[in-house]
Amino acid sequence: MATIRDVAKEAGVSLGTVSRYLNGYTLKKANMEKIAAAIKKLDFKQNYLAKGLKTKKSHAIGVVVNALTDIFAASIVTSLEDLLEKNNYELIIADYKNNIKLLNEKLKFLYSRNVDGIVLFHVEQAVPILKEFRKKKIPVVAVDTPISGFECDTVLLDNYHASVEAVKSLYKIGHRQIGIISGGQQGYVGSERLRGYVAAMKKYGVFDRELIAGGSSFKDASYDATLDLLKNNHQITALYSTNYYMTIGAIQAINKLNLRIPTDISFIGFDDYDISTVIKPQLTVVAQPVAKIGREIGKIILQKITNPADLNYQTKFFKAKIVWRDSVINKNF
Amino acid sequence: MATIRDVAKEAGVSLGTVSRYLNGYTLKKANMEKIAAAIKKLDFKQNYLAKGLKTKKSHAIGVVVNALTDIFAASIVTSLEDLLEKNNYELIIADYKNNIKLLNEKLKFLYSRNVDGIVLFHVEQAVPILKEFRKKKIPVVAVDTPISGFECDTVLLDNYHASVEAVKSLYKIGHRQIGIISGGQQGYVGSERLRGYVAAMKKYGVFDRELIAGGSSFKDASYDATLDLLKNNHQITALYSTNYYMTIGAIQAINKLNLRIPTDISFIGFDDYDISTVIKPQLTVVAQPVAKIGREIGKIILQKITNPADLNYQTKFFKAKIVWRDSVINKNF
DNA sequence: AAGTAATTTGAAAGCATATTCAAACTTTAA
DNA sequence: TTAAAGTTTGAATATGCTTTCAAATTACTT
Repeated sequence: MATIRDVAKEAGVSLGTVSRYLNGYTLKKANMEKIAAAIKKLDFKQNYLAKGLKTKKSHAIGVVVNALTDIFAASIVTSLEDLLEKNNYELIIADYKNNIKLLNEKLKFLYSRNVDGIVLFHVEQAVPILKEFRKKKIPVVAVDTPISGFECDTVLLDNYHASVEAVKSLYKIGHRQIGIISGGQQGYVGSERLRGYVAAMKKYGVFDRELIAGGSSFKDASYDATLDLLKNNHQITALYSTNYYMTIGAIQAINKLNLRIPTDISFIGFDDYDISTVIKPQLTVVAQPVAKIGREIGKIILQKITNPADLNYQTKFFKAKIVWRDSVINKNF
Repeated sequence: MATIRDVAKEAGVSLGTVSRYLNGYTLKKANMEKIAAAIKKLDFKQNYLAKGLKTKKSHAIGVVVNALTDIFAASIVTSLEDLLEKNNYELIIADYKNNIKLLNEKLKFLYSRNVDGIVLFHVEQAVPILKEFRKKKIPVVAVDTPISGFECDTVLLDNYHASVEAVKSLYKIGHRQIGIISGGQQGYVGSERLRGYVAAMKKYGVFDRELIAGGSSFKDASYDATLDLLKNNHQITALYSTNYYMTIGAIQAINKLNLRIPTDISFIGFDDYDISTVIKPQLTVVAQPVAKIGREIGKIILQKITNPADLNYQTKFFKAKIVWRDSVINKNF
């Protein structure tokens, strides 16, 4: 393997000049060309281990997800990886399996591996190790959920208005008894989506506490909640379920009850992945701009890495969009 | 940050002794204890950058997937990550987006980052950079598909027998006209699954070329193929689709044709993820033991890293299992 | 053409670790 | 008690890169 020493010799310049070339300092055109040629000829690759040892930077970004199999996280990381790798950052994946204790361990691991930045999916509460990252000025970006007890850049969906839009759309086409399968109050995402729903329902004067079900954002809880809700509220004409996995549970319950969508009940789901087009009828859903979100995360973290003194933490919101398919009926006709 | 120098001083031993301690050499019990205490007291963490510079090992494993959002890859990587991290290896993710050209680039990137091993999902053909990995004795494990033109450890599903079992089960309960939505002959997985189907159908004397459809393993192709097949072969009583995304397409087509499962047609899918329990009726599928597969990959790569001289490449097969639900009808009753 | 500004040089130090070696020290076995 | 075997020591060298510095060279201005 060629080193910068070899490159310097080949190009006929000094070692320091090559280093400055590699790190983007200005130098004479002639020298730049000679160095570029030498690098090509020798097939020189920077040794990131050596560089990192010196600079204390690893050129690696830790990405910590609640679950690798979570399609939401996976689809965001897909576009994030793209951008980061183009900027010569590698992406180290850690999966904390929705377990807060494991989260701290995984972060410690990443800390010991000198990551230059952290992307944290879906974390409600600060964990101790985050302070160490802050001390070392390693940027942290929170995704999907703001971290309570830790200030950092944050990328969120505008969950409140996503729900408002969903309710508004249903109301406009004649629905009044709109049920919600909610993730509950304890989580940020769940409570925001619920808040938007409540606000919109109240605004239209159709709010009724009995129409709210759920309490956890997983499939099984959603199944139970949907079963309960629909058994006891035969007047419900439309159901709004508030994330992908809850949609799965809700649909299972609707199937169990032998209700037909949209004849017996209209349905609007959240997140647009596999199931929305495979069940019959295809599902109308509230969709998140995951590719955009991934790119934004990348931009932020890159910007903060190059400018670690910037203590100005921002929260960026993205708008959801409704994708219309066949699970919602227009009651005005 | 404490260095091994600090640890040595604190423990009252020489620097070399600490290094030997950290690398698992034998030393006096008394010294081990003193060093352990010092490490704890100073909260010492090895610097992997420095260690890597010296040893030319990064303690990182590159994982190259066709798509991060591919639930099959994601669920395997979930258990792989667990095992590797416990052994102090980090996992660098690269997503080649089903693009062979990009694959070579991503591998080059990982090569330049000194990964100690590579896990390659779903690659049919060798790419040039693999030779460099071989030269440096960096182990490569192929998953899901053997790499033609490159010898390495390989972890596969026994696709042939998975199909044989599927057909056998259907035959036993009275099905004779069993259609298949196949990924086609060009890919390994697809052709193996097809081969098993053909062998079994012939064995039972019910083979008919007309019952075979498909040619690519993606959703849309499967949709088209299923539509064609079912339009022209009304006698088909059961359909076997041969991966998760093809199952999605096939179900969409069945819905489009307004056929009911299992009354009009029985259905057996492949891979057991979200959709199998969300559509009505729930799907009977051929399921892969993904957690086991992930662990096996980890074991192999760890073993090969510790013993790079071992040129004995093995192929390990896993058995699929049928998960019975409600999409298949017993015609004997 | 002279003066100023910009770039390059060569050498050296440093980053945290691993490994080597002969010499010194301990432990074990006879 | 002694010899043999096993550990540890301290110092040195190496890994590939960045950064520093005064001195030297080269490039622009007027």
